[in-house]
Amino acid sequence: MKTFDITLNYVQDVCKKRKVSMTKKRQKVFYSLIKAAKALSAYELINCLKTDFDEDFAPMTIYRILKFLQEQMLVHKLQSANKFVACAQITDDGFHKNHHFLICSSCKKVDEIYLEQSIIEVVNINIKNKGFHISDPQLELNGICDNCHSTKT
Amino acid sequence: MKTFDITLNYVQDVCKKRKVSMTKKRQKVFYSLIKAAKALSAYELINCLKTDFDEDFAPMTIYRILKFLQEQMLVHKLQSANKFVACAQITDDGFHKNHHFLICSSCKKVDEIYLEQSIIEVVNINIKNKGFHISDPQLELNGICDNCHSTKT
DNA sequence: ATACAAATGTTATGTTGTAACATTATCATA
DNA sequence: TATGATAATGTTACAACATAACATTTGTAT
Repeated sequence: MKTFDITLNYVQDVCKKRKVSMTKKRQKVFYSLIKAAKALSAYELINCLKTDFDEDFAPMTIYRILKFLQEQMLVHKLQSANKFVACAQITDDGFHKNHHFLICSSCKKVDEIYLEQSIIEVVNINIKNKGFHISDPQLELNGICDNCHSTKT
Repeated sequence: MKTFDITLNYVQDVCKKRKVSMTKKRQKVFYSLIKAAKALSAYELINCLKTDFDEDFAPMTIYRILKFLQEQMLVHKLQSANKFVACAQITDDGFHKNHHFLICSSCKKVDEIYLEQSIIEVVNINIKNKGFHISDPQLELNGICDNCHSTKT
């Protein structure tokens, strides 16, 4: 557990500030998700944990820990893929908004992006006319990343 | 099978034009989905079909028929909810784009909307800068509908 | 020490979705 | 009208995703 020590230490601090406990298990789950560097299903994550720590996590445990990590904005769930990714931008206050996801349907890479509020506003204005109040504008957009696009010639 | 006769007849014609077959089973699945007037999971749809027609549909059958209906743009899948909805606006050519969904997280009602191309373009430009090419720009926006919003006081 | 809350363990089951192969219906044409 | 090709559906079995309900352990404040 070397490479991400800085991130993990930082997250420890953040959790301390928030008065929530970053337990050993939660650390491990978070670590494996960062290490994977892509979106993983709960069960894929279980396999990673087995590899990384030679430790068996029950599905229930994983889902509970993922729930905690989501609440702490350390992990996001891709609803469309039933997969989980480590948050790309962990901040002290943590509760930044407007995070959206670009998902490459070829290589499955996930990019987390932050659209400007102004863009969201434009969509919002259009939507209010329809009698809707947007609460959680997490967009998950499927496409092709430049890399896959160019290698296809 | 009375209320939606007009829609169903129209869909028959559309399918004939497209030289694809709208079989009895496909009609029934489509009918039950229209009747439900909301997004249904495949298994919820199986229950509706049992109620509406006293007929058992195997999961495999449902998924195959839903795939067909999606290809014909008669049904959309809400990726974020793993549910299916009848298309709100069936047209002759059928292949209108820019359909997006507003999903009320309280009452689960789904509104299908058509954002103007210009709005999509703004989002698209932002995304191209990130090195992504969007292929399926279906937005699924979670929020609260006016009705639920006002009854909550 | 002890009592309470938070976290995790365990078992069982519910829900969503598909692979692989078998059978039946449809329809053009020899 | 037989026949053969294609489309549609049936069937079995299972993979993958997720949670309910209850038991036990751990952490922490007093």
